[in-house]
Amino acid sequence: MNKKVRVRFAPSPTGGLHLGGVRTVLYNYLFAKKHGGDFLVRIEDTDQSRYVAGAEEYIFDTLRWCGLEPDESVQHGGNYGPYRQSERKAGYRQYAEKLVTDGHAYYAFDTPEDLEKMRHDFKTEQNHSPQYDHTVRMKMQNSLTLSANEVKALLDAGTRHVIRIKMPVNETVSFTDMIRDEVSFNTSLTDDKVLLKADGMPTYHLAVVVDDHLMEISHAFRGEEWLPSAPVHILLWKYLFGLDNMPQWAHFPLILGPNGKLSKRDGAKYGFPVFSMNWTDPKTNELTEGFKEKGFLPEAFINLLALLGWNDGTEKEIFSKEDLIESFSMERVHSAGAKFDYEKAKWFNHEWVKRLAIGNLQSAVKPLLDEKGIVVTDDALLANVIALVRDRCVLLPDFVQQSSFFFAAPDTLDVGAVKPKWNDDKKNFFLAYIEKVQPLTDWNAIALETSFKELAGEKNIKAGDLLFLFRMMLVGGKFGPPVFNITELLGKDETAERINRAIILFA
RNA sequence: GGCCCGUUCGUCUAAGGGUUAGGACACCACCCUUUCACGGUGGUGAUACGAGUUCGAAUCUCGUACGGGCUACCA
Repeated sequence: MNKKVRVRFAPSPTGGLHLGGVRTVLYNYLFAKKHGGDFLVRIEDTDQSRYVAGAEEYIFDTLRWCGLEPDESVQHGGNYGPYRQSERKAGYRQYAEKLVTDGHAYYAFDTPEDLEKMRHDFKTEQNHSPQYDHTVRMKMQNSLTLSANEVKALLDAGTRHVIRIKMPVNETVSFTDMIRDEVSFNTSLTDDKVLLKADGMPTYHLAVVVDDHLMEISHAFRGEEWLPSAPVHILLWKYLFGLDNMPQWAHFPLILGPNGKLSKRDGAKYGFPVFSMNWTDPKTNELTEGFKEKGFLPEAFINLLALLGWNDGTEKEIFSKEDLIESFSMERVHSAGAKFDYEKAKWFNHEWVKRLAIGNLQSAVKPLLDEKGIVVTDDALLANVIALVRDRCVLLPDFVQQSSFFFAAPDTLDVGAVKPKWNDDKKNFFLAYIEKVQPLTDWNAIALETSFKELAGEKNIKAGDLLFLFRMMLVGGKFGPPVFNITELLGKDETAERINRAIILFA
């Protein structure tokens, strides 16, 4: 009998979601959906001192933008709540106490100063940072070294204390990671991690295990940075709920920047976003630009993230969310870290710009035009324009440059560039062209081009020069789609108007 | 320092004992195109190093080097 697949994403609300974080959500989500399971989001806010206002909402905004809505969370409800660890505080202590009773953990009364002194006293050249482990615990103030009466007296007096796990000496803890296969550790080398803090809050170590059990998590996936503390979690599962009930683990590789671990600084330094959406740290007021605001489509964003450390074994690279759900498998996630490549990220966006339904593009582009004060009254025209220019747009803001002249005549013409090529013959050509195309009943690019070339032949003027001038009249610059396609969309009246206006300016 | 994880073109990766080591991004060239792109064709370019196992190793083993992570009453 198979346990129902339930996976969780457990962010701490301490800042914006960077690439690695979003990829972790993505893989969790894909795995859950692939196996018809539940995807839940649990907020790990047991360290209130690090809690940043707005960060929790930011996380959910990102999930919404990416289309990775959880089945259960603070915002979505569910039967396993509360989904904020700070609201579950009352429950954790009993598990820690049980560990003490069973001899797997102990009370420790050491003050921060005691700990500092310990680190100083035991520091050697061989050991830069001594840990609170089996070699030092019998020299500290705890329920292992103090008599039962002393401990009781301290507890009764309300002395501040923590509960630490008592790591066994020289045992091997191993587990099967879905990505790395068997990973093993010697228990002597991990320290006696704090499980319950002096303020009564659990640390991450206790909280993940207890919550994963209570929320019936079947698969626990997280970043590689958690690998070193995995033995603590395995042991906790063994002591508390049994190894048979433990979820399956997978540790994702890190996403790297140009020099090592990807950081906010890399983004600023190399000019690419590292956060999903704009994030303004309320403490420092520092703004970090997001992929969304930079002009990435969510479809492209999850696509590029999914392929940063995973592939389906074929040469396919463009995956919709549905494709990803179908093809995803944890076994094919890489074990090595992947360096983020912004050029490739833009390529993914371009691919999605080229293939997304016009309607979706339209709703993404319209607000950008609005922002620039470009009023679109004709949605059908916008749709045609988008279809015409999408191939030359990589990021969404490119659409503004490529399409604004369809909706408003260019306010500046590069008169300087035109002057040397301008003369009365050319002027007469364009006036004649207006006349020539006036009677056209089928106003389309091909007919317009044919007429244009016929007339140029009659007047004996090189088409090349004329084309350049025509583009300047309509667009105001040396860019945009083929000039007769522009003319077609602009329409008869607007075309004549722009030609006449330009003739005056060029004179 | 200790522990853990990792190492195929510049980058993302395929190839789970036998391939001219394949694809994509980027780059270069040509074609298409009287703008800029798209597109098409082709090209440069990689198994970190050293041993071992094997008829045969990118692939298995060991060592070395390099990279990364962890080493808090943070997650």
